[in-house]
Amino acid sequence: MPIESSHPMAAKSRPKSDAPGASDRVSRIREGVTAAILEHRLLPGTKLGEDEIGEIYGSSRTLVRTALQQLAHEGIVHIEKNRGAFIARPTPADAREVFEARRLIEPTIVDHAVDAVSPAWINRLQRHLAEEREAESRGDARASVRLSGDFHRLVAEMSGHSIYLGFLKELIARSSLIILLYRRHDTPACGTDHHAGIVAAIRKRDRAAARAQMLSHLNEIEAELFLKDPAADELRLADVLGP
Amino acid sequence: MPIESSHPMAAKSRPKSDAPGASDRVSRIREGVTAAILEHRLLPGTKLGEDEIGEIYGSSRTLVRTALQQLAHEGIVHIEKNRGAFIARPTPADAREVFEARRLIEPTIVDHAVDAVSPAWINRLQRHLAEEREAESRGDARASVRLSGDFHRLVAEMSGHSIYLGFLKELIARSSLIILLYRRHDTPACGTDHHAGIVAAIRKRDRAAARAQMLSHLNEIEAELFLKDPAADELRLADVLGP
DNA sequence: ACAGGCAAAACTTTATACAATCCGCGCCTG
DNA sequence: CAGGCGCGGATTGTATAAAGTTTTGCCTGT
Repeated sequence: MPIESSHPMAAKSRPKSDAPGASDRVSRIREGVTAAILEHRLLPGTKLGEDEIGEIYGSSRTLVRTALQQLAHEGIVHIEKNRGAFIARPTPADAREVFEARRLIEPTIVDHAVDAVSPAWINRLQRHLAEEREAESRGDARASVRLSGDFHRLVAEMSGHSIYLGFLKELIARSSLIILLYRRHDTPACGTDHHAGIVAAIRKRDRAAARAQMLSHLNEIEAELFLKDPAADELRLADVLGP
Repeated sequence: MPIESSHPMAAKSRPKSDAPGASDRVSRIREGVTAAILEHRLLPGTKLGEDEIGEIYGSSRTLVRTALQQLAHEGIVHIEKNRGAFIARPTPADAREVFEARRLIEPTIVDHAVDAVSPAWINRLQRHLAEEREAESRGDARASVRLSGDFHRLVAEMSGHSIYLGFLKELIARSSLIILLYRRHDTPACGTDHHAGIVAAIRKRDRAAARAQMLSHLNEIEAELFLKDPAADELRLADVLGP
């Protein structure tokens, strides 16, 4: 949706209207909720009452509803008819699909990123790596998780491919939920080092290396997951509370 | 009347996100407009007034608005603040991105389709081919265009990969607009034969052939396009009306 | 005491009313 | 006569109210 392709017909005094960072109120709500999900502050299954959110952001339910519907379209919020909106709860099957899609798209994205390499972009990427390391050393888990996703988004922006960027934003948000649900507890902090390696490959304009490192990075993230049986979701309550 | 036929396999425990066949009224509006776009009955740039559509479907502006926002998220409708909703007008750059994305995703989709091959699916695909041929021989251009897109959607459904399906639905709708805008006038009817070849390869479980045929099919479609320079859009008026 | 059903409350869904914004047209001015 | 200014009509953005549905708590009957 966030295609900001300039429409030739009315190219007048309006630079861009619905950019992702548009300061209208529905965007503020959407980005607020998205950030909370990306930082693992909202757990899957959490009810998102319209009144509740409207109170927080000082807006009427109309705007909240619009934002929730957009998030539902992105797959990170689940709307049940006459029941309300909830943070989505991806199944293991969903998780496999998401990571397969990422393995398909992201190597292509880094390919384009290599084409677009420039001192300014390298600078931007390295500043981001520094931010990641800083959050890591500070022990700020929330910032770490968010920045880790932001890295991938940044590479997608660098590629200049707005469709891939839109797709990837969706996949990243869902990945965040998946990791929260299915991550093994014993795993170490996930690969800032990988990110640095990818940046190095991009800077050297080494397509093959960049693709390979991105791919192995994604594989490693997925390997840290424990995707239990889909049916377990329904049974879990009986399983946990049973004898 | 839109397709909405029964999916051979999954119809049981999948009340997932936004079911395309949901019979609520906003879906009816969304699918009505989408169908009109896919059949080239609505031209890019057409204004979609809220009252106007509400009148047609007998619904209040609230529901129309919801539908339009969903379509905007899919990239086939463009909403300008305080101005209204219009059918999107993809730029040549957008067109290139769309087809690049399709070249990336669709070969993978046919790969999955080969895995899911079954008599029921082969039957479904061949019935579709028959429908396409029938529309073609009947000279029904609108049905031809719609069915051509439906073929790709059908293969994506067959793959069982819901994320790819969602992405592809977006790409197909945008492709329809792109073809409408940039197709060369001298081109013949686009490849029912290609579709038949793809189905044959799927039936034979020949992954390599299926991928290759899908790829060349997409290349051929894009080759039939004339993607003029973005800047030319502004100049064209002076060019056409000049000496 | 427990099961079943009834009723009220809370919530979402839909519709309508109000406010803000923009475009076009006419008028006025230089 | 050209160009700018302002008002009116129309359309969208936002809020609020009415309607429908699901949940839940209570109450009664056995």
